[in-house]
Amino acid sequence: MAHVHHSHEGESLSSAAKTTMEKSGEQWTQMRAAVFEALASFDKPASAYDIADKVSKEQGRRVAANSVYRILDLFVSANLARRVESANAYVANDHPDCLHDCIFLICDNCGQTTHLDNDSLSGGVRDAAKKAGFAPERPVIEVRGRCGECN
Amino acid sequence: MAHVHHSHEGESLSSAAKTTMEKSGEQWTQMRAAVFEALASFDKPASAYDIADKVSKEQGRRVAANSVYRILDLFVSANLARRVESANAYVANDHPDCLHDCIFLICDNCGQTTHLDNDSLSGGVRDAAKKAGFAPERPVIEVRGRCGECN
DNA sequence: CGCCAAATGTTATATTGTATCTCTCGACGT
DNA sequence: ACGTCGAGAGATACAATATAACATTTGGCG
Repeated sequence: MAHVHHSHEGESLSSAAKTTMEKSGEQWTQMRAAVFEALASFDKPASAYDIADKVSKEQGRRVAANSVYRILDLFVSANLARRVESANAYVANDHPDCLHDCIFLICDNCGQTTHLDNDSLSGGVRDAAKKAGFAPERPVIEVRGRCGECN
Repeated sequence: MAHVHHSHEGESLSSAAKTTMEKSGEQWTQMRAAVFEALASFDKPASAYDIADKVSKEQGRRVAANSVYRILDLFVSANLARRVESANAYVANDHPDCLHDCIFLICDNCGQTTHLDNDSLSGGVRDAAKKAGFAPERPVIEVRGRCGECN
């Protein structure tokens, strides 16, 4: 059912990200680190432009969205980040080493987004697609609604 | 499991749409009919701009996207159309009278999109959200992948 | 050093989505 | 007939999201 993740004791999200990238033969540049830090610093899904603004401020120079998109795409394909389709935004992935079809719960009031992994649900979605003669690559399972705080 | 819809024998999609709108106290104007026809004429999800272009051509005059958006929003709230979040596009809903959380299978190669209803799956997604203390309003369940024709 | 490829910068443009104000038209009361 | 009111639609501007094309920088490596 629900998957239990071990925590990265003491190891920062960012250094785990670095490790993951390097294991897959990609460089961990200043820019990539800055984008990752910015992404991870948001407490809700961030758009590429949010991230570009944040990195721009931190570095005191203009960083174009374009560059951020490139890096976000890279992160998504390395499983360091996920795209929240219904919000046109991205979140950092705590567990780049665990592959899951994940489920996002996005509060329509405050924007807070929580992340579930439930392989039996996502497996059910994949199976339903297969039964319809469709080859599933990437399930998108998100729920819009109200979080606990916003009722 | 899978829900079986009765067909609207002979009754066109558009006249069913008209009926639905009128039952909910909304007008069925020329413009709304034109937008619905255009939407229904696409064999894959259509963006608001696709529809604006199509209606513009049909009517030999410029129809602005914002008018189309207004009408699409109305259609979505009346369940005459659905938004495909991962494609920023819309599809007509064959069965405005049946409420379902629906599942879209979107081919990344050809764009063809098929529509499943599976209340046990969507119910499972809603339940998982509730267990996490979240009040689900609108599940978004879509699967990107390859359709039967594209393998 | 000189070369090459990857990464990033720069600029422009495409696509998607909203906001605001105006105009038209029909329903309704006088 | 006249005025008025509101829903629908038009027009325009703009904001937000995303991609394309080309130039420049950087770092590894012979």
